[in-house]
Amino acid sequence: MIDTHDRILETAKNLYHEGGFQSVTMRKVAAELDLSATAIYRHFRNKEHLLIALFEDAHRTFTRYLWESLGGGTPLERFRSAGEAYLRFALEEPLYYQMVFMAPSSHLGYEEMPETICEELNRSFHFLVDRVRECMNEGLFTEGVPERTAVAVWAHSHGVISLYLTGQLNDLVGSREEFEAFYWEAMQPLMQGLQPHNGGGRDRS
Amino acid sequence: MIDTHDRILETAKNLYHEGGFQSVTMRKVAAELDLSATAIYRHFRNKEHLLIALFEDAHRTFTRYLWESLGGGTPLERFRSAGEAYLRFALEEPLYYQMVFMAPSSHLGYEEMPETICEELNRSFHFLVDRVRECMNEGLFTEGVPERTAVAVWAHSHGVISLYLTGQLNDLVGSREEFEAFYWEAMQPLMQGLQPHNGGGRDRS
DNA sequence: GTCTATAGGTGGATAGAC
DNA sequence: GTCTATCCACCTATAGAC
Repeated sequence: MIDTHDRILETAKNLYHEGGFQSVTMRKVAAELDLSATAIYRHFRNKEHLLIALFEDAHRTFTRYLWESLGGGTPLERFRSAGEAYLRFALEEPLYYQMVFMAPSSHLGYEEMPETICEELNRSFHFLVDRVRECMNEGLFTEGVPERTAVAVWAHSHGVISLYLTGQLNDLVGSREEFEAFYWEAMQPLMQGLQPHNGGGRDRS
Repeated sequence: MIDTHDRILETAKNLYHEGGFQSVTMRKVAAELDLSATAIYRHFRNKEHLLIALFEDAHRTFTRYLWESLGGGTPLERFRSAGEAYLRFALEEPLYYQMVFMAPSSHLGYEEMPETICEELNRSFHFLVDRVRECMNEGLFTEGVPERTAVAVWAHSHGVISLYLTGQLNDLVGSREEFEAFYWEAMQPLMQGLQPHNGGGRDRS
């Protein structure tokens, strides 16, 4: 049995899907759980605190996916593993993905999210930068500024995923399996372009 | 002097920025224009019609940007020109870009947007597919399914732009000029990967 | 084309009983 | 920890005067 605190967060997450943060109302959360509207206030001081808790859970969950991907033996394996974790997070927690990476900061409604979240995102980004730097150091990627290459890779993954999550690839990919295949297919030209092209090197990962 | 109809749309666009479609209220639009709340109803039947009109204007505007980009002499010039138009639309009409490409369909609030909008998006997509196909036919891009390559390119552009518009690249790029430079820099590895690599061909566009 | 008056709905939050 | 009762703010939309 899950405790009410977590069930409230779960319900709020699903309501977020309907229309963003503004669709999460205390009354709807309560109704969904067969509680009175005011019962929620025993678990969260107010709506802002509820949304912040939800946002924090989203980021914590993402961090967990990313860190659990560590373990590959070679830099290229670790790089690919990070991409897999990113994709898995997006597909298994699409609502959290939308909160973390697709919500315009102005849509949060409230001022600023806690500093801890910014730090967590920074650590995640530097995790990716480290994966890129490793590959550069081993000569697997063309030399360059790791941060900028990392953003390019991140943007590419994010672009494919966010078009899918907003339903704009529905004509192209029907099932989740089809989409996973397309994700890696779309990644190929970029990976080719990142590798040094010393006369036709075509070592696929 | 702009007529009230257009000023209402303009105001609604700016309110959208604050918190999505739900932040656009008839009262706030009216207040912004120093009108009574009910005056809006002389120009739009109700809120849904206002939002649809706004959405349609967003798509029309995008189409205009895209079509005005036609004119380059070579397939590669036309391809690059399309990418420039896409970027220009995103930077000059960021709120419209968010509506067209970043809003989860479920956040629209209302059932379905008019069929005309879907058709317009389809035409825009096939415009890009044609640019890709041209380049493939001339041997500038590796042979493949033009639709899938087009999506890969689209996703890449969209990824860079949407991360920027959500404020996630603020540490990397400060000014609009810096971002434009980064947009093309991030595009380079992908372009490299799209070109046939017959022993070190490095013809940049 | 714009106004005021108004009806009816939804949502955030508190107080106090159980 | 959950309830009911309650208040207040804000929203959509209509009716009818000017």
